[in-house]
Amino acid sequence: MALCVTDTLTGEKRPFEPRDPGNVLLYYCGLTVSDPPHLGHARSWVHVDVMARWLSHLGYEVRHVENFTDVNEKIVARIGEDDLGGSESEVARTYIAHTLSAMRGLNLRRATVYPRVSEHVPEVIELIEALIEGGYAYEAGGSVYFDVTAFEGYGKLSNQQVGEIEAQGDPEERREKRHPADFALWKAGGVSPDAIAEHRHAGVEGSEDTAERSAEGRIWDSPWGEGRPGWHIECSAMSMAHLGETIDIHVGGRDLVFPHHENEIAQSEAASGTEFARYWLHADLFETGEEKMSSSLGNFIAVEEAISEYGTNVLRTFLTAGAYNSTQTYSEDAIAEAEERFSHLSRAHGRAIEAVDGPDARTKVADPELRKAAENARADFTAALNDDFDTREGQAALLALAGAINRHLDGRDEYDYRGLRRAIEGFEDFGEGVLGLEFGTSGAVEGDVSIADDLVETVLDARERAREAGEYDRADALREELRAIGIEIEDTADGTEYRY
RNA sequence: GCCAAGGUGGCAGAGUCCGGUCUAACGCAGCGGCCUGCAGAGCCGCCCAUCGCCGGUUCAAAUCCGGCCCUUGGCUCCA
Repeated sequence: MALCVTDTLTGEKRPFEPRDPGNVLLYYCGLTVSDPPHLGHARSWVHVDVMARWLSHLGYEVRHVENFTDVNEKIVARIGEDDLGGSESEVARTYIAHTLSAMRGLNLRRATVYPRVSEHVPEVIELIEALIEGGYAYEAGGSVYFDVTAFEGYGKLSNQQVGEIEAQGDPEERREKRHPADFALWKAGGVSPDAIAEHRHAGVEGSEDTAERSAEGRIWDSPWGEGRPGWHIECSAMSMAHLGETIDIHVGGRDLVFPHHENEIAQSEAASGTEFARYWLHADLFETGEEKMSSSLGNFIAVEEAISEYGTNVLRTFLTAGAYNSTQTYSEDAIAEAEERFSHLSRAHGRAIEAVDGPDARTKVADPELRKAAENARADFTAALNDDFDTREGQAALLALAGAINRHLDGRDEYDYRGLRRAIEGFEDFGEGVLGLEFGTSGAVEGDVSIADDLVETVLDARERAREAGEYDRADALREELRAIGIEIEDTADGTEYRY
C-alpha cells in the first residue's frame, strides 16, 4: 500500500509520487522569530518530523528545508526587551537559539537546512527582478508589488476570486498598489515607527524610546533603493535556492493558506513558469479552549515550559494523538491521557525487554497470538501512516501490540523469544523510529549505582522486612514517603521495582 | 459578507473519499472480576452514542444529494 496525502490545492487525498522517484523535497514554512515558540508550533514541528521520518522509513531520501524569518517588523519591535539584544539580528539570533533548543527538546530530527531570510536577500532581489521582467510585478515609490491580475491562477489555493478580494480591500490600505490584493515584494525604506508601535508588547511601550528604536531594522540596497524584503517572497526565494523550482511537499499551518501560501504560489510559478509544489499539506491549529493558540493572542504555552513540565515523550504522544490535519485542543486532561498512553506503551516495552534478556525466554516456545499481533502491529501502523500520516491510528496499533505483550507475559514462565523480539522491533521501528518516542527513559530502573538509588534500595529493604513481619502499616507508610518525593514503587513477582 | 475546516458516547477520537462487515475502532475516565496483605501494574468483562438539524436518493446512509443551524480558522502580524 502506498502513501496517500491530502492536497489542499485539489482538496483530494491521492497517492504520493515525488517528481524524482526516491527523493523527496520537503519545505516547511518556519517561524518568524519574534516570540518564544509555543505548543502550536511544536505540534506542527512534531508532525512534520514524523512525516520526514516516515518518508525515510519508506526509503525516500528526504531533503527537508525549514526557514527562519529573521527579518520582520515584529522582531524589530522586540529590540531592547530583556536580554534579547540590541538589534534586529541579535533578537532574531536569540529566538533562533531558543527555537532550535526547543526542537532538540522535542526530539526532532534536524532539518537538512534552516535558511534565514537575512542570508538570502540577493536571491530575493534576483527573484523580484525576474518578476518585474516577466511583467508580474511593478515598482512604485521604491517599493515593488506583485500584480495579482497578471497571474492567472491567483486564488487557486484558497479558492478565492481576485474580484472578491478587491471588494474586501480597505481603500486606506491600497496606497501605491494598483490592485488591493497586490502585495509587497520589496518595501522601501526602514521599519516605520507605527509598525513597531503596533507590535510592541504591552508594558514595554516606553514612548520616549519608540522613535529612537524605530530605525533599527536592517536595510539592504536594491535596484529600487534601500529597503527590506516583503514577507511572502522569502519563502519562494529560499525554497528555490535550496530545493529548486518544484518541490514535492510544502507544509505549513492552516492559518497561512491565505495570503501567504497563495502568494508563494503566485510568485514562484510566475517566475519559474512551472509548478511550485506538488502537494500542499496544511497542519490544523492547536487551540486553548475556544481559540487558536498564538503568539499574538498571548494565550500560549511555551515549548520549553511544556517540555520541563511534561517531558518529551508525553508531549510527543499528546501531539500525535490526532492527525496533523485535525485541530487539537489543549487541556490538562488530554495531557494526562497522553501520559497514560505513553506509560502503558513504555511499560510493555520494558517488560518485553526484561523478558527477552532474562533466563526464561526460550526460542522453542512459540506463542502464535503474540507473533500474529506483532505482524498485525506492523501492518496496521504502516497502513495508518500511509493514510495521510495518521499518527493516531499508529498509536492505536502500538497500543494493541502492548496488550499482546502483556497477555503473553502474564501467567507464563517460558517466553517466546522470537515473538517478543518481533514485538520489540515493532516498538523500536515505529514507536521510537517514527513517532520519535523513547521508551527506555521512564521504565523500571535497574542496576543503577547512584547514591540515590542505593538509598531507595535501602528504604525498600526496610519496607520488605516490615512486610515479611506483617507490619503493613509501616510498609505502606514507607511507600507513601517515597511517593511523596516522586518515587513510585511496584511489587512484582520478581521483587519490588521503582521508578521516578 | 466571501473562502476553508469541523460538528460522532462523560472526555478524547477513528470511521465519511470507495453506502451494507458501524449491533460505530483504539484510548482515558467509570463499574465489576482475576491477581495482590493492600496499593499499583497487567489481564478479562461491562456501562455510555441511532453519528448537529430537516428533507431527499437507495433494498440499505454516520457515510451520497439539497437546505438550515452552530463552532473554529483565513480575508494581508500569525505554524
